[in-house]
Amino acid sequence: MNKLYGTLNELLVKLFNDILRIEEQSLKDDEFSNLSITEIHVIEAIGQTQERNMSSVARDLDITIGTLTIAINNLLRKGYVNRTRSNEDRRIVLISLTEKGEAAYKHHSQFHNEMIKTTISKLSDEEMKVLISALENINTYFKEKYNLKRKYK
Amino acid sequence: MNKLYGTLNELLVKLFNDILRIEEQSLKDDEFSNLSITEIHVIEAIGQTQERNMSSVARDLDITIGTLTIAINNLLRKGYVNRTRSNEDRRIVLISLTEKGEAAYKHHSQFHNEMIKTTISKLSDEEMKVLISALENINTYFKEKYNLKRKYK
DNA sequence: GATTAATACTTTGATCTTCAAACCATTCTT
DNA sequence: AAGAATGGTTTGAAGATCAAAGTATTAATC
Repeated sequence: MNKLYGTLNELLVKLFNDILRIEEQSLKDDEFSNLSITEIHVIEAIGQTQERNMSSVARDLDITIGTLTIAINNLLRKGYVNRTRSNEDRRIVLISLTEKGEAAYKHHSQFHNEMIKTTISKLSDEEMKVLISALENINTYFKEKYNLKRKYK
Repeated sequence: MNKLYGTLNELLVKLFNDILRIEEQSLKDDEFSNLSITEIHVIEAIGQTQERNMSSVARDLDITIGTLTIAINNLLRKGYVNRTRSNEDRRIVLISLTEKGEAAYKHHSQFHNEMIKTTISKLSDEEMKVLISALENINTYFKEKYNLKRKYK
């Protein structure tokens, strides 16, 4: 039990410390090398579905609207997003992904998918349930302890 | 299987996106509120054991020595680290934690420990082994795919 | 032993991300 | 119609980071 405990701690620490760096590196390889990890997260938050306004995306990312404005300025310049004003309410700014933006979105999903596939490829259904429940425990713990605003809807 | 797959993906994404923010928040509560998450990681990398030189710490953190110099300047000013030159080789700069630095180190470990404890409190030994093996899969995947320099010795 | 090369850091100048606060435009309230 | 509220943008400042230039010390070479 004690041994397992230490192993688990070490694994999680490694994972947490590597993940951002890895995500970034996974972008650098190819045609999206001009995207920072921040920008990819903005693209991820905008999502593929429909136009979204600045406030809701900023809330999801847990950044201020001002910060998002700057990020969107850059993504616009690089051709990854569209920005228009709503006709119903001229105050509202609507943003959405261009084709290029969607391609980047898909590329990033691919990264996640491969990671998951690797993780679970050797697990039985039963084992997967264990894994899920353990991860749910962590998430619940965080949520309760730090009262996090949840991202991803 | 497909359902589980999606759940797992979502859990991991949540986790990865929250963890840094949470670590930071866990510092803000108390006497270490003047430490940024970056600075805590530097403290973590220096470690409790013995004096370390700049290069090795920078390598562990995967940042340049120049960046580390700046971080150490600040930590010095705030009283968390000591900095001296080696007597054997005057080029080498040795850094170590002050008492205050050690206290911060311990506080951060505490955060990790609580997290782990929560995660595994409801798991049997058998289930823990599943969790560990799944996490090892992810780590191995990263290591192979992105050829990561490993931190934490 | 003097010169050159290598090593270990620090400094500098630039870029990126972020925030808070001030600002602008539009819509809502009264 | 005036004032308040809402949704964004801009501005100024701070922190993290890097690459490249600079400094000091040690090692290698001639």
